Amino acid sequence: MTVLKKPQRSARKPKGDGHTRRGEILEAAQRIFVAEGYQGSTIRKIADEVGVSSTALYMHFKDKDEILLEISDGAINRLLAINSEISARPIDAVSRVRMMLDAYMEFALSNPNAYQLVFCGNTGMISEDKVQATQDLGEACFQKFIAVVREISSTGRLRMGSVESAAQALWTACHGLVSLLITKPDFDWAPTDELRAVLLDGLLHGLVVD
Amino acid sequence: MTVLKKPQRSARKPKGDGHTRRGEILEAAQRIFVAEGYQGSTIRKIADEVGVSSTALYMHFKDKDEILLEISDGAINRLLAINSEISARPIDAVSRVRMMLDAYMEFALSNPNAYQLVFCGNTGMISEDKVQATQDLGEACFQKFIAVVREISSTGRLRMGSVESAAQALWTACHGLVSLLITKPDFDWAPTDELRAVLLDGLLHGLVVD
DNA sequence: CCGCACAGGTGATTCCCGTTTAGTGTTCCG
DNA sequence: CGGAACACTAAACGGGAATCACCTGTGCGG
Repeated sequence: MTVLKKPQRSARKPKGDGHTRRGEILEAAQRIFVAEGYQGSTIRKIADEVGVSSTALYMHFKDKDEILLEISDGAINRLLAINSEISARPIDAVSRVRMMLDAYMEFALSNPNAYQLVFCGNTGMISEDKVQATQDLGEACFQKFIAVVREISSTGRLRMGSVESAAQALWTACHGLVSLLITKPDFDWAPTDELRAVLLDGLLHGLVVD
Repeated sequence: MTVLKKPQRSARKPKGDGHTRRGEILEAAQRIFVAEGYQGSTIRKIADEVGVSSTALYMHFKDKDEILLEISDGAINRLLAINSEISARPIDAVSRVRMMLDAYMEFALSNPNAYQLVFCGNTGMISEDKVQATQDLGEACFQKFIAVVREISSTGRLRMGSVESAAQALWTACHGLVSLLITKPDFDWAPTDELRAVLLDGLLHGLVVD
């Protein structure tokens, strides 16, 4: 049986031999995106970095946003994996909630640009609908999280509010801290570790009976 | 065809029709800014709204950002006034903290675009240094707030952390809630009132002994 | 009444940006 | 060999912010 194969090869420019062009673009875009954020990642800059014309990017991606979103997808997927891992640990549900929120903040501070793209969107970056796929990933993370909060609630340890409102309060509070740490690095912040601890311990102490 | 006659006649609007040109521009810009946000408020659109060429805006403002920031200044000043008023009420310090945070969230939800410009900045909108003046106003609001937190602390009712970290935790948590409510209106949120209550009561219960 | 400085305004222009169009050369298959 | 498919390109388009070189009424000193 003669299999119809799709060669798909022949690099016009032998710049990247090991990687495929699409991969090269993603790599270059990631470098620029991490270093310069959304606005700094122009099509032309990415193309230059790859050593290719700007038009070439449209061979592999629908538009600029698709590139940055694919990068962010990768980042969020890592967060999802962490959440899944923590979720399955054989320890107290409250500890798992704390660890997931802590990992969330750690993730945000380590991937500020991807984090902003997904969680601080609508600031004129990307038209709501395009982010949907990536946002769904973020929502999957939240689902992992709320499941653990539900565990706490089912043992009657939730001091107030519904499972949803408690989980959302915890999540949004952490988001508030990291998003401001990211966007206002020059503010006169208390030590980050103390801040994270005060916020997390304070909220958990207030919401959960121990 | 028709001879290109130049109606170079001063299509200039009457000068003293109540508003000065600068004020007219701010008014038009505010309408567009509230309706369409930062990206939607283009120089050309604002100029069209006023009925003037885009160049004319540069007679009265250094650049686009100066216009939007002046609008935001007005908004933040209203918040500052509210904070000052609450700060002076002859009631329990904890109640005042709660009221200030509640007013903060109310303000954010009522002025989402100005709020984002000032508190979600750095997302590629405005170069950090230009926002400084407006941010200082925001910081003045925070000073009003932290003073009340300090009152609580001085009566020994702060359960954990320094005054700074407690105040910052409270503030950032509220910011997280409103900023996500603003930027992700389609998320499956718990009722807003319940969310605000759970977050505020939970955090205060955790941080303050009563 | 004249000349003139000038605030306030203009259309054209510059330089980016994302994206589109109309190709060009190379490879592969029938 | 012919042509389709591919990977890519240069040029251009439209729309952004900002700047430029010019106007043009207005009012004032003489």
